[in-house]
Amino acid sequence: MKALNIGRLSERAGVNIETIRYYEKIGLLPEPSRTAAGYRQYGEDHLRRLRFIRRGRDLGFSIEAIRALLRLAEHPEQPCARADELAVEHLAEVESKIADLTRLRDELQRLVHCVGHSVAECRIIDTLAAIK
Amino acid sequence: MKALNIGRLSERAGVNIETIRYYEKIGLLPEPSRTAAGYRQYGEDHLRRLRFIRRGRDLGFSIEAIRALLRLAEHPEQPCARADELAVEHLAEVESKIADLTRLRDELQRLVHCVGHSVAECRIIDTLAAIK
DNA sequence: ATGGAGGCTGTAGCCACTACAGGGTCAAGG
DNA sequence: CCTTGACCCTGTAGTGGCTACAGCCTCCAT
Repeated sequence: MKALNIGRLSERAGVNIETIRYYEKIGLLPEPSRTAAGYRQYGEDHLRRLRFIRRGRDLGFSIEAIRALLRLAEHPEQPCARADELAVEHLAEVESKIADLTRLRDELQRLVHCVGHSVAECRIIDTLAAIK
Repeated sequence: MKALNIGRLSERAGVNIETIRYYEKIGLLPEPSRTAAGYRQYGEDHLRRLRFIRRGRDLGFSIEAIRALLRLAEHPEQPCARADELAVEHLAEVESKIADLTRLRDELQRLVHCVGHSVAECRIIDTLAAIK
């Protein structure tokens, strides 16, 4: 079980090197030990934690939500109602974003494929200008 | 046709005062004339332009896309193919965002409503940890 | 004369990274 | 032993599109 340097960790977790250092700076990933030359040395626990973070981000959780979920994950004996709460909250946000974007898409679809030939009779410009 | 100060323009266009000054700084809204005391004085042309910008933002266009659309709107004799192109591009982005979020929503829906009682058996934490 | 609403500039903060600049370190090949 | 190139380090600044001050000045009604 040899230690991973940051490049190797980056590959194995699917997270950018710069992003790993950023997570360390904001206290999401604990500071690893260092070699004599100052290179970061990661273990399996770091890899697991970083993958947890990446999956959370893939699911669109904010950094702060992930921070809370990590705290929960560290206390397996506690009730998990809070995790459910965080997920439900996030789901609601995602659903509301979908609704917003769907309305947007409908408007854009009505707009697109302008039949005019010059800007003077362009439906898109017209809609934005809404001179009336 | 009296001049508008920034507060009045803000109300009439539905755009924040700070945002108006920001648009001026980035060159989206032209610098207005000033009173002796240095107060900004806007006219109808500013109001029209700012509303155009706001509608574009409401439709989710980026500042740069709006900059391009404004340039088009200023040249009504030119062909409007470029406006259509910008709208089609943007529509595609919106559609792809909807698709992403829909996948996300499905995943979250599967996740949510954790049946366990403690974190140790929590489906949410489990999925993120994905220890397998 | 005064008080409160509104205006001004300039800077810093938000989120979650990303992209350098300018250096140091390591391992393999010549 | 030396060089080359891949990798690592720190620190800072930039992204988009605002938003939020701090610390001033000005206008108008009472």
